[in-house]
This record gives sequence, structure tokens and C-alpha cells, in this order.
Amino acid sequence: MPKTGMATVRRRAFVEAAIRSIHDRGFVDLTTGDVAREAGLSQGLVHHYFGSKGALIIATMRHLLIEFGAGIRERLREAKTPRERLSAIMDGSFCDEQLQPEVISAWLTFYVQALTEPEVRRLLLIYQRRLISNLRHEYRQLPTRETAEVAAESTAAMIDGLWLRRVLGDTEPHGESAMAIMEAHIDSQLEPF
Amino acid sequence: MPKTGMATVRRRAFVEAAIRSIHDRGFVDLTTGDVAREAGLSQGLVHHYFGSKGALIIATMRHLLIEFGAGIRERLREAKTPRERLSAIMDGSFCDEQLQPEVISAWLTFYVQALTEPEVRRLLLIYQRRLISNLRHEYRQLPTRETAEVAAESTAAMIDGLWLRRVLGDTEPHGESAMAIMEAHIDSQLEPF
DNA sequence: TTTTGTTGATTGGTCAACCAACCAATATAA
DNA sequence: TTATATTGGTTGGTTGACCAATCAACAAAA
Repeated sequence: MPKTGMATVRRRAFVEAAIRSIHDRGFVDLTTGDVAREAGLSQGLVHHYFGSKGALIIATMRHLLIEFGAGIRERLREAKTPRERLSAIMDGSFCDEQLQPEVISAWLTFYVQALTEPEVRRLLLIYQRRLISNLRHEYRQLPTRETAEVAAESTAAMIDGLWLRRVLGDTEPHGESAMAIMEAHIDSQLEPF
Repeated sequence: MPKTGMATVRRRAFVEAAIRSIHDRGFVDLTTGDVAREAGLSQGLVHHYFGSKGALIIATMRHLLIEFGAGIRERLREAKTPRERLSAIMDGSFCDEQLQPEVISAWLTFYVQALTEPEVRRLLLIYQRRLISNLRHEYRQLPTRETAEVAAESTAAMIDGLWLRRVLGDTEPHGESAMAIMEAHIDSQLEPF
């Protein structure tokens, strides 16, 4: 038999090549040939391991979600207080890994695909719900359920918004100023109480 | 069939058809045939009036920017105080026109295209700079240039973020709750002083 | 008649998906 | 040990579909 267990290695290689290709060539003009070349593998293997181009895209999106979720969870584990956990979520959202241009391009693509592809939309909703749920939980010290909900909504919006603006602005996206703005916003939500 | 001065009418018809088509079929699979069918016109006319598919896309993006800018400017004209002008910008950002699903899809597409198409990026930067500039100006009552800058950045981020979340969330996008969150954020920026 | 506008078939090219053949590592049998 | 069968992994050419762009012909208005 040949060396077994290639499936996992190859799938990961294609997913990572897909992220780089989306960044380099843009999602609209992305071909399976591009991805295969980027991965240094045969074009035919794409279909051997994923069945279709669409399935490769779904796998790529799922990969992004898993990586992001793992980063947040890891940071949350080390945080003690609700305030620390809020900072952990900010840190996980604006860490170097998430601000890599390739990752950013893939996330934006993710959002657009969610408009028309039900499976991508489903995945994205998981991310959105989990983020809001985490934030709401850490804001639970606020006097009413309503204020906590609004605080969670506005914080989530500011995360997505800062990220979106940093992606496309002419300045290099670095997380420090974004983090500072986020921390100030969190404090302004908590301070009055 | 033809009479003179069709150019303006046809170009607008194609641009509006393009917005609807992007929403219906997604940008990736968009063909000039789709747009022509949506506009109820011949496929060949697309190239007659725009020269290329890419030029139609650019024209569509420019159309979005112009409409958005006009909405803001109109509302700013009726506002007297800086606080009113801030509300005017929020109103222009979350009005029914901007929250139409077709418009939203086109804007998201706009963002993704900006990653790889220089001309689209250029147009998007104009929008971002103008928004920040407007906000900074209305926040000028804040004690330092620095606080005004941060207030402008965070407000812009929250606009983009709320819009992005409302686009893809499972709830119908309606502007009222977004407006309420925005107004609260503006007040929290101004109140301490 | 000329100008302006419009049509839809055609063309040249590209892509996703498929597939038949190939390779290389292991297990089994002689 | 050597030969053979087995199987997971891999390749690159092929195919059928589809698309952007072109163009020759046509229609109505000036």
C-alpha cells in the first residue's frame, strides 16, 4: 500500500492554498487550477479530495471559523474576570493571525458568499451567534437584560466594523489602535454602573 | 426602436439591473446575459454602452457611492447643530434605501472587489475618507484633536459593523434599533464633556 | 438618406469535472 | 528472499458547458 493518511494532509494543504489564492487572484477569478498550483499539487486532486470546487470553498470557510473559535476559546480559558474575558475576546479578534491579509480576504469572501450560499450563511450565523452570546454573558453584570443585550450588540458591531475598516484602509492593519478603541468602548459600557 | 439620448437612460437601466442581478444570482456567477435579461434589453447593448463587463461593475459601484453621498449631503443641509449633523449622518446610513437587500449585496460585493481591483479600492477609499472627515468635523467640540479622531473612528466602525451584522443576521434588517445604538454611542462620546 | 439605437448569432477562450492510466508502498505467497 | 497482488494516492489530458466580446444586419427617428 502507499503511505496512508494523506487525506488529512492534502485537504489541509488545499484549504491553506485556497486562502492564499483567494488573496492573490481574488475570489471571482479563482480556479481549481490556481489552488492546485499554489498547493504544488495536481489539479485533479482537488476533485479527488473535495468532490467539487464548492465543497473546497465550504471547507475553507469552516477552517477559518474553527481557527478563529479556537483562538478565542484559548484566550478565554486564561481569563478570570468578566472584564478580562471581554479583553480576551478583543484580543482573539485583533491578533496578528486574524489580521493577516490572506485571512482577511478570505473572511470578506466568506461574508459575500453567505448572501447566496445557504451553507456558508449557516456557518457565518454560527460565528455571529457565538460572539453575541459570549459578549452578552460577560456583560451580565449590567443592571438589565436589555442593557447587556445592547452592549453586546454594539461591541460586536464595533469589532466587525473596525476589522472591516482596517482591511481596506490605506494604512497597514495593525491591531493595537483597534484594541485601544475597543477597550475604551467596553469601559464606557461598564463604567456608569 | 431607438430615439436619441438613450445613452443616459440605458446606462442607468443596466446599472440598476446589475444591482438586482448581483443580489439574485451572486456576483461570482454574474454574467452580462443575466444583467441584460434583468434589464429587459439585449446582451450586446451591455458592451455597446460600457465597453466591458468590468466597466459596468465600476459604474455600478460609482452609482452606489453617489446615491449614498447625496443622501447624506441632503440630510446634512437640514441639520443645524453638530449633534444634529451627527444624527443626519446616522440617518443617511441606515435609511430604508441603504438597507434594501439589493443595495446591501452590492455594497458587500464592492468591498470584496476593492481587495483586488484598484479602481474599486480607490472609490471605496473616497467613501471612507469622506465619512471620517464628516464625523471628525462634527466631533470638533471635543477637548483634543485626539479624542475627536478616536470618536470619529469608533463611530465609523460602528456604522459599518452594524450594517454588516444586519445584512447577514437572520433578522430582517430594519434601521430603528441600529439608529438607537448609534445615538447612544454618540452621546457616550459627547457626554463626559 | 443618414444617424442612432438595437439585436442575437457567432467566436475564441476558459473552466469544472471526469477519467484512464500510472506510481509507489506494503502485504502476502512462493 | 523474491515475486506478485493490492490499494491508496496521483497525474494530466479530455470533454462539454458556458461566457465575454464581437459583428453583421436591421429598425426607427431625424
